[in-house]
Amino acid sequence: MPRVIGHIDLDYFYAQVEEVEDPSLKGRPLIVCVFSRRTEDSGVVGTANYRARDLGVHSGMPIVLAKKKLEGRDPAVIRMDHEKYEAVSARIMEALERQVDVLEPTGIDEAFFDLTSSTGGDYAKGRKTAESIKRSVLESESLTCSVGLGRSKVVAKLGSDLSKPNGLMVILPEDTKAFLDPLPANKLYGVGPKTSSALEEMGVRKVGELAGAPPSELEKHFGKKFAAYLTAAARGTDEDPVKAGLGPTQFSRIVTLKRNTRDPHEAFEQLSEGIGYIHDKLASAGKSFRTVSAIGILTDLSTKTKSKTFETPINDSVTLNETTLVLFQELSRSVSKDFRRVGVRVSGLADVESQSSLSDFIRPAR
DNA sequence: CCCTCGATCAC
DNA sequence: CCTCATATCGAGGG
Repeated sequence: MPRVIGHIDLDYFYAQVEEVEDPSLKGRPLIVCVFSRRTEDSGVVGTANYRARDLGVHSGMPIVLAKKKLEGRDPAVIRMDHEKYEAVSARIMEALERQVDVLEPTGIDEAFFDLTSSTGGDYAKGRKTAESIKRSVLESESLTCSVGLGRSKVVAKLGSDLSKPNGLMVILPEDTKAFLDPLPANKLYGVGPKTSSALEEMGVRKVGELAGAPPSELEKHFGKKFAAYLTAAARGTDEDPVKAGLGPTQFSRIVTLKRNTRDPHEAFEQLSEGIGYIHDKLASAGKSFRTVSAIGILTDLSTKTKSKTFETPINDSVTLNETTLVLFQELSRSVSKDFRRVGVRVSGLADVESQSSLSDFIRPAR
C-alpha cells in the first residue's frame, strides 16, 4: 500500500505573523529584517509578504536593495523577533501532533507528517484531514498555510511548494510520474544551486530526465548515496520515513562583527553574548555537550572552523568560554584574511540527566 | 571507529 | 551587498 505523506508550510511565516498582530500592515508591502548592525541598514530580508514579493523582493535580499525596490510604496519594515515566531510555531506544532500519525518538524514553519495508518492509504480521507488541518491553523492562529499530499516526502513537499499560498495539492500515487516528469530538476528537495548546475552540465534539466539518467553517470558526479537519492526522488519512490521530532543535536550562534578583524579577543568579546545564549539553550534543554566549534566567516565569505571534543560531556559555562577563546586563538593563526562574522557551536549533545542516572551503571545485556 | 573540517542544502 | 541555524555527507587523518 502506498503511503500517505504530507508536508505543511506556513505561508510567508514571519511576515504573516506580523500581519496577524497588526492587521493594518496587510495592505502594505512588508519586510521582516535581520539587521546586522554593521551600518544603519546592513542586513537582509528574512521574509517578505506577497505585496513586497510582487515588487521583486525576496528573502536573503540585502535590506538596502529591498528598500530601493519598495521606494514610494509605503513599505513596512520590521525587525525580526525570533522568540515571537518560535512561540506561534510551538503552538501550531503541538496542535498538529494531535491530528496526524507522525509529525516531523523540519523548521520553524514547516513539517512533514504521515497519515498512512489513520487513512488506511485512502487519499480521499487524507484530503479531508489536510483540509481540517488548514482550518484549524486558520481558526487558532489566523494563519494560512499550504499543504501537499503524496506518496513520498519529496512529492508532498513539491505539493505544498507549488500550491502556495493558502494551497492544498494532492498528488495521487498513480499520478506521480505525470506530475514529476515535466518539473525542473532544481525544484526537488535537496537539489540546490550546486547540484543543479552539475546536472545541467550533464544535460539534465527536467525531473523526468533525472529519473531516467544512468546511475553510473550520477554516481560519478555525486557519489553512490546521493545518486541513489536523486533517482528515487525523481521517481517519487524515496522511502525516507517521517520521523517523530527528535530533539536538536547541536546549537550554534553566529554574529556579524562591527568591523573586520582577526584578533581572537575582539572576536570572542563580540561573541560573548552569543555564548551566553548557547549556554541558556543548553540549560533549558537539559543538555550537555562534548564538542565546541569556533566558526569564522572571512571577508571573502569563506568559512573556517576549529573544534575540540571532550572525553566526557561538559555543561559549565567557564569551560565553554575558555575553550571558545582558545579555539579562536588557533583559528586566527590559521587564516590569512580577517573575520567578517564569528560564531560558536556546541554539538554531541547528551542529556544532563543521563550522566549520573542508574542506566549508566547497568551494562546492557548482549 | 572516532575526530576534524569543508561543502551543500534550505531556512 | 552578503543573516542565521541545523542536518548531513564525504574526505582525510588517526
